[in-house]
Amino acid sequence: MPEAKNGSESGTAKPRRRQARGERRIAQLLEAAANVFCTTGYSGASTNSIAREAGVSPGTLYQFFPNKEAIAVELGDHLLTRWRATYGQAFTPAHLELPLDQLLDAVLDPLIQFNFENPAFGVLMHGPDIPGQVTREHDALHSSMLTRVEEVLAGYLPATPEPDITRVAHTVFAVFKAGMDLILAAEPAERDAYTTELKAVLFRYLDPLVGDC
Amino acid sequence: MPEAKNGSESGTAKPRRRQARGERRIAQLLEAAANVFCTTGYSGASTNSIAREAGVSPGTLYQFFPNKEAIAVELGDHLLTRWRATYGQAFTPAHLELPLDQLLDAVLDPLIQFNFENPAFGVLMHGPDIPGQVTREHDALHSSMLTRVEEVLAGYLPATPEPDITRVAHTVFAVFKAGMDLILAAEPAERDAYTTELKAVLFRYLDPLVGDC
Amino acid sequence: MPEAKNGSESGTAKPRRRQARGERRIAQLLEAAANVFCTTGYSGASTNSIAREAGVSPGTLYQFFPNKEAIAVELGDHLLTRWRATYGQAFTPAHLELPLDQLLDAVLDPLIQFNFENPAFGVLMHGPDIPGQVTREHDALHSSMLTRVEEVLAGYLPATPEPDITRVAHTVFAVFKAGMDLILAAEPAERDAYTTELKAVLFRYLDPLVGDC
Amino acid sequence: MPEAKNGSESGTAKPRRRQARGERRIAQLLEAAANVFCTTGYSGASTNSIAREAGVSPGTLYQFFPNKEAIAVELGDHLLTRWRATYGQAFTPAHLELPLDQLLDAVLDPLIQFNFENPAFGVLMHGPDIPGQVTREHDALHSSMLTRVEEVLAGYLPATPEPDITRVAHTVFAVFKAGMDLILAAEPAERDAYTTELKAVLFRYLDPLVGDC
DNA sequence: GATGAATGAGGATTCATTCAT
DNA sequence: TATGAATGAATCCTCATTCAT
Repeated sequence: MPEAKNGSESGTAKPRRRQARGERRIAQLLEAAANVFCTTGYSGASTNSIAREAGVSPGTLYQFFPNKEAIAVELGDHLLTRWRATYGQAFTPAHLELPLDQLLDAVLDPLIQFNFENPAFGVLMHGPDIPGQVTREHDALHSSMLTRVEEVLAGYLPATPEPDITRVAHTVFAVFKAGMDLILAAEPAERDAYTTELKAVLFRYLDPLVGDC
Repeated sequence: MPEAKNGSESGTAKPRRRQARGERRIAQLLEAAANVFCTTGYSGASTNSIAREAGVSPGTLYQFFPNKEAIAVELGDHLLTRWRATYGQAFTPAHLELPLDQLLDAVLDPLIQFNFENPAFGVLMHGPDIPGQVTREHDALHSSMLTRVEEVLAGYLPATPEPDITRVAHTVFAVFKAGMDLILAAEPAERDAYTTELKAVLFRYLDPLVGDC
Repeated sequence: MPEAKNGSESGTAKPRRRQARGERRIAQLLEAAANVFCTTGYSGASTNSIAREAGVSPGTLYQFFPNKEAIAVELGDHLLTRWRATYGQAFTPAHLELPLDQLLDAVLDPLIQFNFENPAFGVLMHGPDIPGQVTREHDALHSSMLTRVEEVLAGYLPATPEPDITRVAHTVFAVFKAGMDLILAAEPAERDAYTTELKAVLFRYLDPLVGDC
Repeated sequence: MPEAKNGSESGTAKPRRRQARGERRIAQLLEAAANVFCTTGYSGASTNSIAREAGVSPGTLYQFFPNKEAIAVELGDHLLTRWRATYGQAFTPAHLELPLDQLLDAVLDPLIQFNFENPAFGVLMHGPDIPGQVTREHDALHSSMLTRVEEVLAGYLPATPEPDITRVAHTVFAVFKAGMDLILAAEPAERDAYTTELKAVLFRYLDPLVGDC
């Protein structure tokens, strides 16, 4: 009985009975997808090219993902999980006690770092090509991150009413993505300067709101 | 630039006429392209669909544009020209005397207005899907606007050294595009609020730089 | 203006402006489809194979037909039209005065003949593989023919109430299709015998109903 | 035939057990196949979907059947066996003494009943999609049934010469399949009426042949 | 025996582009 | 010039079948 076998080798509650090989393939495919997404963008990425990049046949890809969108969704989940595992817990309630500039350092530095290590994160975090049309593959990452921003802001700006928090969060996140793109696109020598610039934008935007308390 | 090319090879009336028809066709095609780009995005737009939207055959489209990219480039030119014709001259050296908040109003209000009237502007103004890979179709608009931002900033912040101006211009423009997307995506009731937010971000970012003078 | 051009070269009221070449291609493709359907059945027929049989590229096929089903539907229409044009008018109200055996000869002989000349007719006339699931491609032909059978029967059996006519028509048509298959599948030497047999089945089935008058 | 092969190579208890498990698997797979064939038709059925329906892996399916066709063949055998076991022996030489209408009732009622209980029977009994091309998977059932019809007819119409018997048998069987489809496709309220109709067709067709004696 | 992974050719369909009329 | 026809490689995805564990 496969369940028993699976139950003995893993503590996760997932009902899928997958062999170790399969898990490896999935990781391999997601990595390939990340590469291809970064190289050609989501819409430019073909399932065949992802399979080729992973060194498997198209059929194999479809054994693990029902379609192209699912790959992006899963990759998004994966990156989000990795993000939380890697830098996520670095942010603690204690940070809310920090002055704004230090808070921004504490939040942004790991995030920028993570974006450098996982460029696909940026690709998936971006909204859809066509504004207004929410594609599921990007939305998960996007809204997860956005929610996080809202939570932090709500903690940091307790005096601000909810609707404003939402708007500020959207704005902050949009600015972050824009700045992040700039940093990624900048020549290495300029990166730190753009990082500083991004922090400046956000600091000056948020500082007056903090002062309201 | 087709105008220059054509202008140099014919000054007589008959070719002029033919050109007139051609210009109409081109305008028709560009309008169709603008619609399709807005609806489906650049990569989602097929040349056939643009031709269909314009009510002409694919062959006709290719009589005026060598390929899909050229349509985007030309549309970018077109929008830029229209932008300059419509609101461009509204900005005069006199504006540089205004306080920052009024300068931002003077610059941003028409630009936001124009983006609402020409949603394709936003589509083309955005950088390419794939960061780092500069596609010609978007670049023209992008770099034109960017240069303009640099000029204004250079005029407004005379004390700031050139490399910093460039960086600030990139930042300002990136933030503008991000904010513009937010405004366009927002529900009508929220648009003004997001507009205010965008102005706040830019004002607070730039204000200290002005104060340096 | 293409409409004028078209209007001068054809009297049909079809709004499609199609070049003569296109019409030829369509005929060619339909003929190819007929061949392939006969050879491999509807579900076994691939659009690529139809295009190949027609000697054109897959893209060409899709210029004229939006999908595989449309080919079958159009072929059905085509065959139905040809059937009516060829033998259809052979049946006149006068036939209703004939004794049953002669009526059957008058109706069946041309139909059998036509099925021999157009084997795809039989393929499309058959119901779908999966009983209960009506596929549009077969249904047009099927229901057209069925309606025709009903009309003839209603004229010939005026005493029979409507619901019975419907049931008898279904039965007659089903028997005809079954018998037709037998005739087509039979070795040449046996064909006439099976034709006789089919007529016998139908004659003996219907004769008592006629006698009721 | 797997039973023979297995039976000859092992008579001990342990292999017997293994075989018993195999038989269960086979039954399970055949039942799944029957379901899938009824739902999607033979050509629409994928081996993977059959395996899924049976709750086993594709590999397991191929441990018992060399290919898709073999599943249909085996299912045909199975159904034939079940048919004989269930209703088959209900027909005895004594029936040949009955008048035709009673004979038809005696033969058709169980057969129709069985088709209702085993819709896959009808799917497999039908000839191939492509007339003229005999596919092995359907042929077994088809020819078995046909032979049975021939035997009964030969017994019932002793005066009729062999070749005629064959032809009549083909005709009777074809008409039966057509009528059966009608019955299965009919709305429940109409089923009995179509059953009556089918019997009428066959009775009137055969009655004169009986009278010849 | 059972599983799930792997295959790769083939399916329908699209699309940027070129060609003949 | 304008049209619609033509292309063929590429797209996403499926499937019968085989393989490794």
